[in-house]
Amino acid sequence: MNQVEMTQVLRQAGYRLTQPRLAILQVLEENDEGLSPEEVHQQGRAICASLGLVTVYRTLDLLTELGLVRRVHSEQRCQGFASAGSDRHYLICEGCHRVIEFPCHGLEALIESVRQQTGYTINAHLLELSGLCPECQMGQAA
Amino acid sequence: MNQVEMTQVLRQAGYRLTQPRLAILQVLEENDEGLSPEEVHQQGRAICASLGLVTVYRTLDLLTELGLVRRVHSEQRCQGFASAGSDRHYLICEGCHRVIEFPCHGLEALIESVRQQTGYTINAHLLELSGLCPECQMGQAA
DNA sequence: GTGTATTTGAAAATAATTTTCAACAAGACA
DNA sequence: TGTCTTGTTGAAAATTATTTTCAAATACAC
Repeated sequence: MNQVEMTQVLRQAGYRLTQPRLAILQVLEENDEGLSPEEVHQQGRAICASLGLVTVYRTLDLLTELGLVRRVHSEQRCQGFASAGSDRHYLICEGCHRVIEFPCHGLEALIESVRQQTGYTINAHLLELSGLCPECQMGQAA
Repeated sequence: MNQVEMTQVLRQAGYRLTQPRLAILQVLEENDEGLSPEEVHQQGRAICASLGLVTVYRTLDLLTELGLVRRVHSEQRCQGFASAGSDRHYLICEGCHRVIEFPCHGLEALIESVRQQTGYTINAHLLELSGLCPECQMGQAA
């Protein structure tokens, strides 16, 4: 989704197209890695000088609700902890935010190929898929 | 890795086997999902009544360093944001914490099978592998 | 058991996030 | 284009989360 499409999603959901929102969308578009709210704020000020940190928090929430932005795992910025070695497979619905787990087969071959290409040994994995659950697909169609 | 092995890693690294540390390890063992420091604290008090929240923070850091615990992605508890739709593939070294990206092929079949089994549409994915980079493997062997 | 250095928990300090609210600006409509 | 209305903003204050400090407690080597 490019920036024009994103702004249309905002408009169609009844939200205004403001300078701060555009700035935040642009920052996220321009960055491949995940950014913290603070980082979004720093970079966003280059585009919209008056941008406040509070607005960054509010807007990230809003954009996440609308599915234009998503949270991505990041060491340092993720306060979820689990026993090591436990592999994880989540499926998150972008509509209702429900999280289910799914059986994960067929990752072994991929992992083996990554191992060969990189020389890393691989002990654990986290696979997170996001999309729409059947109920939310129906709601969207209606 | 079971709890006995975990305590051995602690001992061998020169750390003491204390009640608070054992309690925290046990809580993480008993829980499949990722827990916040606050949640670990709540549950940990059932095992070690005097357990303080500060110790939980310190111990989670220590156990993460030692590779006994790891951070897992969790909506709500993860303050990393990125433009939606961007797929991500990280490879994290548990030794030096370096993060590299890798080309990811072969996930399509897995995603298609999850789609069929669950009825979800899948828009994006995050795959995070963790292990040891070649340099850290050498360091470990030496 | 005793001694010693690590580890702990409480309090204080700091940093991160949310709430509140008056001022501002986007967009509808004339 | 100008004006009006309502959603949105940014600053300050309030709250919550995390880190630092330090005297007391306790693991464990002997």
